[in-house]
Amino acid sequence: MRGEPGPKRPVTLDDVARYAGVSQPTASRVLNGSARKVAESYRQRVIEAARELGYTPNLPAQAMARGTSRTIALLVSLIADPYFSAMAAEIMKQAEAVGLHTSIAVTDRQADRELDLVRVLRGQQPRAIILAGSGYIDPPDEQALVDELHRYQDTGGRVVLVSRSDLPFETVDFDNHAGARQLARELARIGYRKCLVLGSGTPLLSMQQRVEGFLDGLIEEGVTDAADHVHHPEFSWKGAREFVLSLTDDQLRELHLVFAVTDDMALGALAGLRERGLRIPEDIGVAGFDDITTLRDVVPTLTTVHVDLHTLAKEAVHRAITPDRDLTRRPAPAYPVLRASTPPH
Amino acid sequence: MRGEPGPKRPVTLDDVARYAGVSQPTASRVLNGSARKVAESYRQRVIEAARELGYTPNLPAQAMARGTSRTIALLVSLIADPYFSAMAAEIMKQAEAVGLHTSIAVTDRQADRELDLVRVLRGQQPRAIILAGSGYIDPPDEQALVDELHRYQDTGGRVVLVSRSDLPFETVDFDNHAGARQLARELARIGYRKCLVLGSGTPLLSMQQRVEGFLDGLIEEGVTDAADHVHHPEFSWKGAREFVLSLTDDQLRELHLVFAVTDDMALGALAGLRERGLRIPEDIGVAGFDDITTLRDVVPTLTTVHVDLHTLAKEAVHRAITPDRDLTRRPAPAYPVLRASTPPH
DNA sequence: TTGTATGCGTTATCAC
DNA sequence: GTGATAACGCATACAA
Repeated sequence: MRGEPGPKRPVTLDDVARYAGVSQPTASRVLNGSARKVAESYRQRVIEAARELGYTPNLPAQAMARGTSRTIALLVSLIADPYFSAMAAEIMKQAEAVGLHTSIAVTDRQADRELDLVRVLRGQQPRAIILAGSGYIDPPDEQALVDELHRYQDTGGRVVLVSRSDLPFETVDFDNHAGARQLARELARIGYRKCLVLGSGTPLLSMQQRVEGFLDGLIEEGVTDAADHVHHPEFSWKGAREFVLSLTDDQLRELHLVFAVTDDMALGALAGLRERGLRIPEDIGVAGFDDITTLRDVVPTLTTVHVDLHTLAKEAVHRAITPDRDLTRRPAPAYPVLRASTPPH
Repeated sequence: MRGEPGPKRPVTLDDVARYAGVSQPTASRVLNGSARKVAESYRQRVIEAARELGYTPNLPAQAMARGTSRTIALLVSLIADPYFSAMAAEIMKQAEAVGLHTSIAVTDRQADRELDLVRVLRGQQPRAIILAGSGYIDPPDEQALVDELHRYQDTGGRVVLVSRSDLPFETVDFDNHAGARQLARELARIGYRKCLVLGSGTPLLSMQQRVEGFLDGLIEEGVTDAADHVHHPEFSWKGAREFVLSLTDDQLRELHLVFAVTDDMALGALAGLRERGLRIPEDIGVAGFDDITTLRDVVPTLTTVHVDLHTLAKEAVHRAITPDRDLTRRPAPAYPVLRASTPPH
């Protein structure tokens, strides 16, 4: 039989010290990395004792004693979304690389939840709070959120925004403009000139940059009426599909391509176009942005802009742990990847 | 200008109490849900003070004082995977519903990382540890992991396995056998009889159940040589694709269908089949398991077994917070969804 | 009902 | 180098 019925007390540093026959501070010094040195004989005894007893440091206690934890808090709008889950994975990996644990919370795009969560996360005493992705269902009480984050920052915490810049804090993002611009140029060069551009219904700077980058790219290639075909349906697969379905046959017929500011929307558009009887890519090309991995099985493979998540995550974590604010913006690379959905036109 | 240069001290309960002119325990009783009652006048003053000062409870301190936190720890093998991110999202949502915050860690399928992470998570003093998904790259030191989890359990923590049962702890899972069996029957009835079954190269009970369920279903429909076509390639998109590519033309030609134990593998197989020049579904049908949402854009839409994540997550969280072990297994529903990849044969 | 005193597990500041 | 001792912020048993 294992163990008594009632829950036992967890093994504490005190238990280890007693077992090893040293003082508790000494045990602390050997087990939880202090700068101070400890005699080798003691060191061995303590380590052995900890192993035998199955000691694990009580993190809340450490956090309280140290006044800071080895945790970073990550707030994402969605997690069951290939883009955000990839982002979260990469941020966690980078955090892990510098010895930080990650605590994730999900806002579900609800601004009030976001505020609540920031409050809770602040209570965790994390080293930093990273907010990734925005776009709300309900109108945000921005001032309250900013206040909350300022309080956190005032007590030594760091705030980093990823792929959003709607709040007055440090932000890291992809080079949305350049990526979209380059995509537009490459597409224009292979014959796509009449392009429908689908932006985001909710105003998001990153998405606006993608729209503008794409238009600039077209203009550089001599497309004069580029801006005539920009629309902002609801920011989702569904929104893009429905918008496409709302177009007339004549409008659809004259288009060479649909560019949407995310792969998700591009696929919504693609679904809508098919429902309208158009063949992709024979009748019309489709392009997106993000290069979501799980779309490798979509046929035709989707032309898109690949974003360097790794670099972005690294930069985000770097800023999260670097005390001095380095305000130089170094956007993470984003570059076009032409695939089967946009053969030469 | 906002704030002085140096980091300020966070607002504590003591600050609030002093500001409101009451004792610290009284403030505690008002703000952090005690059973005790507090005079309405005091209550108002405390709440107001907390609001004005921007007080947030220091969670580590609460955890230490209470001896337990309001956190549950979730350990998943991957997060940038549509299946696991959907699972994680659902578990977080259910945890949230009962007032628990979730801390996620990712093992990356490395057994040694899993052991380390369990140790760290244990240090967080979570209410429960949920382990979801298995399948290791390296051979696990199972005993060490079990010991670690037992220690945690002995101190009052709860351990719940989700969709895995390789360890001696409570487990919740889908009804893999029934789902696959039902799928096989429905497919057999519409003419699919020569079926290639792709199981998992790494031995996972859930996957084995899917294989067996599928075979049982075929047998019930009178397919006699069902078991002749079971193979276990590497447990991934890549593994499935490569296995299909390794078949001879003759072998491929006589097949009616490929069933893989996950959608991911099914799509790998589908990619491989196409590379071999087969049309889906005209030449051969394909079916998977999991019904991953992000595959809605795959053409043809994939026949699969839908799994009820919501129910599973609810059950997992329920077990994570319910002290008495209820050992009755109630697998979460899983039922076939026939789509375009398997028209009547 | 309210306040006082104590303890949670750890780190940090000091003497030794 | 090592060991007492005082924090850290909060909850609780107990006294008032």
